[in-house]
Amino acid sequence: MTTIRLHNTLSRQKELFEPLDPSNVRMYVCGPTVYDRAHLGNARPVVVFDVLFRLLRHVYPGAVTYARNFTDVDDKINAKAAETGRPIRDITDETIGWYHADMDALGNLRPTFEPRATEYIGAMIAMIQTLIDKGHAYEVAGHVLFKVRSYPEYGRLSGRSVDDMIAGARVEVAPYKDDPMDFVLWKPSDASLPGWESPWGRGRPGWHIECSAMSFELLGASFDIHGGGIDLQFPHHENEIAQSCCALGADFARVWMHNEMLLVEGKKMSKSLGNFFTVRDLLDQGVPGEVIRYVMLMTHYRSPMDWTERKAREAEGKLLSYWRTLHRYAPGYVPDAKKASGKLLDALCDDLNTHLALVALDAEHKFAETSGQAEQLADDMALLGFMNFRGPIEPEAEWLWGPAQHLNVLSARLEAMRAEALTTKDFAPVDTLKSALLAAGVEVRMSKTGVELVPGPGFDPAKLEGL
RNA sequence: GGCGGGUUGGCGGAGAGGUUACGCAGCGGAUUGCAAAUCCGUGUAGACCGGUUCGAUUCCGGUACCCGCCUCCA
Repeated sequence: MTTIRLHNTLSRQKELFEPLDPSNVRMYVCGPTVYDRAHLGNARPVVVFDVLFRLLRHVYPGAVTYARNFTDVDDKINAKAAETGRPIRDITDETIGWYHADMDALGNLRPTFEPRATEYIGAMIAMIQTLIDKGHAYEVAGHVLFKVRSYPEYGRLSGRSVDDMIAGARVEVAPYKDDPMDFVLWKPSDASLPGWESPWGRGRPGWHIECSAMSFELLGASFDIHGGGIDLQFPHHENEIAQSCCALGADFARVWMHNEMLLVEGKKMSKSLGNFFTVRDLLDQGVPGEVIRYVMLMTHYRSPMDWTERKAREAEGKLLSYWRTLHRYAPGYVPDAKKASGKLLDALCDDLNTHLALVALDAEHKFAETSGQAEQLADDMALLGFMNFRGPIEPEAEWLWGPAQHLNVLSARLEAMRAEALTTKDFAPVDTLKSALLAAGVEVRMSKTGVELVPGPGFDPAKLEGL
């Protein structure tokens, strides 16, 4: 049995992963608030936990449940609705559609469950009522607040004490709070805002209770892994723990995993710095989803990841050389993630060391080039989620992007010209055509056995016109 | 101010108390009409100052710098 080791934020160390129930391994990851396109930083946890999902499915076949929510009730959504005059449901439906399209484009599997918060309001109200009944929450001025002092373990995940937090607090405290640390479980909605009837009047849930309620409904009071960005560690995850543990009296999540943040050219992505962009922006610029995925995996998930143009180019070069190898040496092969190499699995099982996983890919690539056997490379790429980007593996001669079909014609012509030049010793016409092809971003390879033309990075079909 | 993380060769980025990381770029070679692709070989590290140790880039302490969270911008 393969053993997985994962870094647990709770213990701050790598632990042997032992599922509560090996026949149903359960993972919850905090999903997006759906009011706008996902930016690149939003994609990092999706890719990270997609790799974990794939690894878990490999080790526990058919026994993994993965839930990732959509927060579709939120003041940012309300603000957008007020701004545009559009119904909230239109906005959230559209944004969810975008999210699916963008995350699919990065090769991510859909989770088992993708609950929408608005479909679990009843569960949230029930949980809040339980917290009140147990003395962990109180109602005041139409709000229900969680009483942080009633949960002595509060701060365990983020490693802070309640007193430290109060001392360092810079936020104005709402006057109705008993204690500055208390946070909202339920808040009142006026007629202009979305709201649901509750024992405390018409209102809407606080953000944190959503994940507690949905994870309980879908995965139970205790489950194996809870993931999300490290920015959620406090207060979101701390509050989830307080709510779930106090309401349910159970362990809640056993392993907490947090991915580090994303930088762009060394700086935090922000609108004010002008380096803010969405996944869709990159895709529209022609950066392939697989390249984005590869760049995400180049850095370990617990280190900050820097998105740079240079890395994207390096990733594209790598992937192109892998694809070329697959098409040359494994045409017709149907990749099977279940046959991933031990080296790849060892890397992933060691707290998702995706960088060493890519090193394993390199080793398989080199093996394929020297042995002519590329099946293992295909299988390894499949486990990492790279094999659904370009369809089946065709013989290399047929492996061309749609707009590049007539490279076949050019390739035949170049070969004929070269054959003639080899006898006449006049290479000028050959070089002219070759230069034009290179200028269009086509890789030109001539060997004694023939001529091959392959679209390279920066391939521009328009420049082939007239050749 | 409080809490946490980081600093590795031109660039990216790992592991390991002592033995080659690896990749990209560079350089040399094979190959090539010239190239490309591929293969082979190769140089360059461990922020700074101390400590532990036979031996530290790897453990401990301090300094500097960077970053994140504490503010429902992930």
